[in-house]
Amino acid sequence: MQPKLNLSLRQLEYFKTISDAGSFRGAAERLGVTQPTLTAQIATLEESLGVKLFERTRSGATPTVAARELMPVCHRIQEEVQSFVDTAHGFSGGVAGTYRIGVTPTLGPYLLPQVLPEIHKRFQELRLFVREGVPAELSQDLRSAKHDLILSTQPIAESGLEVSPLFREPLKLVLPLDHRLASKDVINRTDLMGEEVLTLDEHHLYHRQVTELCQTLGANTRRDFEGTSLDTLRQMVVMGMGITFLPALYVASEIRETDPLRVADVFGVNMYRDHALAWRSRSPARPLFRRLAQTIRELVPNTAASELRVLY
Amino acid sequence: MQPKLNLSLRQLEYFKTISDAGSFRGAAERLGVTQPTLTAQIATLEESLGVKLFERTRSGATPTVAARELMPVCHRIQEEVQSFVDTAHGFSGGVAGTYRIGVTPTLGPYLLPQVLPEIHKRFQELRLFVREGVPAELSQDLRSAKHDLILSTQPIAESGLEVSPLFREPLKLVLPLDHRLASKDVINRTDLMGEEVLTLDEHHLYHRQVTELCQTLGANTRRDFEGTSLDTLRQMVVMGMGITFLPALYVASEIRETDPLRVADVFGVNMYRDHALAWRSRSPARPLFRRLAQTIRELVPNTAASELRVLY
DNA sequence: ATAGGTGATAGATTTTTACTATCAAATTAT
DNA sequence: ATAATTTGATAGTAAAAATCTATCACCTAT
Repeated sequence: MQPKLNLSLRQLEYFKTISDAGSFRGAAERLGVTQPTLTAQIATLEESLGVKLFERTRSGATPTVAARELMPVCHRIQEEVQSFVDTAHGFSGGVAGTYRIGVTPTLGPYLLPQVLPEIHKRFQELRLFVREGVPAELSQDLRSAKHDLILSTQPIAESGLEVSPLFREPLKLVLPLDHRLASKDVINRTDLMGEEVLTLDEHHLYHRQVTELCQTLGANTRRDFEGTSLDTLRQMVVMGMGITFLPALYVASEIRETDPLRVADVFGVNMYRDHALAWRSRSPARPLFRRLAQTIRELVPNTAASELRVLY
Repeated sequence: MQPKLNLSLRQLEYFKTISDAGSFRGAAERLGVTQPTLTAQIATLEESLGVKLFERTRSGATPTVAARELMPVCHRIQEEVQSFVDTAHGFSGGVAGTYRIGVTPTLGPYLLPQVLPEIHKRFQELRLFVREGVPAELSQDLRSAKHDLILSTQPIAESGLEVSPLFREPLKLVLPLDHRLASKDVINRTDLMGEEVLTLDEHHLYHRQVTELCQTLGANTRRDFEGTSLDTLRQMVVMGMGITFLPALYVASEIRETDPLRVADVFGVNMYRDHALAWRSRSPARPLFRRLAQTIRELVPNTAASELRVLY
């Protein structure tokens, strides 16, 4: 089954040059081919199109009316092909293009605004199209090529992916000011036993992380009230519905000193989560993504949340 | 010396179909070629462009960022090529197109308005770009392909041209009303001996035709005053500067009954000129031009100048 | 373990493009 | 008038490119 595109770009180049030169022999010399090549190729093109393109005389070749009207189209084809080649060459540094990055809602909005300006400065041809999703979704969408890379929270199943650790982010205890522990200078893990802890709804990985932490601490997660975002959690704490844990980047970004909240560390227990950048292990943009991960690791110590620890 | 257009339209078709199908094998089936053909051709294209176009996985092939950005350009190329082919096919009836017709100033403006409406009705795809020039110029420009055909006055040198006779146009004697011959019922050739006849300037063929006629009649051509157009000649006759001969088509078209002029035939002498359509004998549009000439011959008896005689 | 599905690889075959040599025709120069 | 020159066309050969056949490598599902 042959295609209907029954002409070649080479033939179009011959067509144009003969028209410019006014003779087959003149064009042959310009193109560095022999004159019978042009005779044969133009004859083939004329046969394919069903029209004569040149009037042949002893003194050369004159374009027909048809040829004259086709010439602007020929030029446009050549321009588009050149554009195709030029666009492709713009990608040869491996940076240019719009990459689709999936981010978690508990991390992306609080990290990216702090690192994107510097990333843009270092990778000027790089464009990022940011989309949010919970970690399980992000991994799946990365595997099915809906995302080119993801910024997500560990653990990330590594099969078929390359996972580049970025940094460790502590979780902060957040209490209303009228809570019995709010005025305590130092809060120990034992102080949290029996406390009602608010968390996000079940499909968030954050829910599982807080739930496991509570089991370690002997605290209870409230199941009757669950937040839909970190902001919602914060509002619920302000309203006295319980306490919660919030990520350090969120705290640094969204909680003011004037908020009626106490933000504290808990001694005797390690509370944190680790973040990573991940992409498909066969992605041709792998080198770029590795450099991007390294850049983020370099920039993390300069963020508002000063306790972040870079992972190697 | 090889060209810089180092890709083929076939490769672009493969590129697009693999992207659409999501796999090399699926695309191969659609295109009716084998999968290794696609592997080889895409590899060649990727090498030529210097970028990876597809990420190959076990479950198929995914376009890279580069490929995604190149796809609209690819579509545009294909559209332009299709436009090239479609435009060419529009010429296969041999009629379509803009043809450059050269006409003499003493004939073209007075004949074409009368025949063009019917010509357009019969050849709807035909466009005529009309340019004026004196016969010697017209023939030269036809030979050098500046015109595609000419409407001119015989004699036309036939070498390298095909000349199709159209019709014979009488010349009319034109006198001011106060001329001694104006009230004469019948004007004989002998009546014109010694008369001062106005004509066009020398580079017009018309000048030579009138000059030869005057020699036959024993009349004199005025050399001190020469018109630049037939309209100028008419004005000069009205002003009493002499008499002149004007073509029948001009008379029918431009002279009113209210003009202070006598228009007459001269007995005893044949005064006329013959017109023809001419084109290069190797022009691919020859069949069209022959039909056009025949059409004009059919239309001529219906013009305002009723004494025109069709030539075969 | 086998079966099924993907793209890659190697060698053979087919098709297309281009070259070499020459011819035919027309024009120009002598 | 003849000879020389210049043009595109033609025929056969050579080289390059496209495509096919057969198989392999790898992974997932049964």
